[in-house]
Amino acid sequence: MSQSNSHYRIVLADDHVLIRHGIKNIIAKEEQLQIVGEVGDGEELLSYLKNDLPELVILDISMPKINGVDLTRILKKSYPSVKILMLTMHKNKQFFYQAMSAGADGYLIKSDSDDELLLAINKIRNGRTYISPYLVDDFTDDVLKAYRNEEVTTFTGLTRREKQILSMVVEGHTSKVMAAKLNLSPRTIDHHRSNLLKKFKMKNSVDLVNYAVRNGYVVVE
Amino acid sequence: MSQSNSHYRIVLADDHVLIRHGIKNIIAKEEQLQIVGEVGDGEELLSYLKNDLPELVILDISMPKINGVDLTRILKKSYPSVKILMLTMHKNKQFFYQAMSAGADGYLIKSDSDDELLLAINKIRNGRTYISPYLVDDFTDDVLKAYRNEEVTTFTGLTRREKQILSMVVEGHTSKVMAAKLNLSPRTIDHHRSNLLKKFKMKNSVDLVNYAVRNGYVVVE
DNA sequence: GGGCGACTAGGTAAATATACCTAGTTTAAA
DNA sequence: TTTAAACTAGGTATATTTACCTAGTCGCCC
Repeated sequence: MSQSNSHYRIVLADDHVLIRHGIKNIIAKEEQLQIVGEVGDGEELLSYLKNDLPELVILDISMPKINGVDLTRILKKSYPSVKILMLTMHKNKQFFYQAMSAGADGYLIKSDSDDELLLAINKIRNGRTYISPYLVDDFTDDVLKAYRNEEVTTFTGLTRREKQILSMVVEGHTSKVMAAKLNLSPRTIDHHRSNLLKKFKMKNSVDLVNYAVRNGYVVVE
Repeated sequence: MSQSNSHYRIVLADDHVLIRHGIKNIIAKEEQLQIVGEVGDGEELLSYLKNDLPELVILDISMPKINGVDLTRILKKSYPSVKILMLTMHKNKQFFYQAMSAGADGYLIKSDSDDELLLAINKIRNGRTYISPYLVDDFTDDVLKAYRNEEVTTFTGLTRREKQILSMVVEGHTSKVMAAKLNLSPRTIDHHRSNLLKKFKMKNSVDLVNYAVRNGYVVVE
């Protein structure tokens, strides 16, 4: 057991004050846990950490300025000792895999209960990894499939150019406009768009955009 | 002053347990306020109200099964005495106008503070209307413009068919597929799509979908 | 230095979407 | 009952997207 008797120091990062305070109240009921800081976006979090290192950061995945996944990557590089519990509204796998491969120590969905939140914190405190019950089944299924060498539907297999063009498609640009912006032939853009459709097994741009946004390939706002 | 000395009875409707409990904790600190019920979706709310009528319902605008705006409309028809405080993450005007014209008594954004939540509840309790500080400026601007007979950008001017087709466009259907589903000519579908693009001043379907989703014309999930 | 994947871009076709038209029918409101 | 708006659907033309091709260049890794 790696728990000490002192307070477990936590920083809360979420852009919605009301939600932040709500969660704070839930955690405040536990004596051993202490919210030592609250921030509303990634930049605030980074500047907070320059002065004080907590043991855990609870991170909303969709925040302004820097999104939770990128933030996790930065944090794990600069402050490897700080644990990260990702908090999100999304029940889809892609966000989950992105967060975990960025280095998150836990993944909790806002539809989970208070008890689940405290369970998550305690599991991480004990050096383990927490996965929301909403996703744990999907996760084990995927792992088993991987063992059996079956194809796992979760992949990020997009090249740099494809990601770039995907985000421009999401913004509603035509191939012509994209070609002009990137100084490429419209045919090249078409080729990449075609590959995107093929990779995601989608039939048109609207579906592609929906899929990309819902599954976290592109972060909007 | 219409406040009585008894408790002000509130029901909380939000599909995220964690957020619900967080808000419950904030409200619990106020002696005169009492959370008498908690529900996770519109159907649960409707069945709750069959047995017990609170004075206020705090309603998340994006909920499964029935969205907050439609729910407001239903509630205001069946239980006109019940006040409604709409709670949302969205800072854009369109959701706001939709909620208010559906009959909401208040509109609070999750980025607002705890104090703001209590202010909202008290204002509604006193028979007044509450608008989040994030939107109150936009709102007064629009009202002033309307007084000056200037064009207000906010309009819902979509016909029933247009709304229907818009939501199918959002789902990524082609005109042909929509025509088959609705037993109409593809040309008719094209005509409606054209009108949608014109009304929203958009140039293609992806932009249309983005605009419609972001501004609340279509509720996804 | 051979191989591989990514990036580039062209050919050719077909499918879809968009832009303006006109015009008949239905529906609801004045 | 007249009027207006919504719904329907056709004509015609253009723009854009998507589906398969081939193929050259570049950089990286073994």
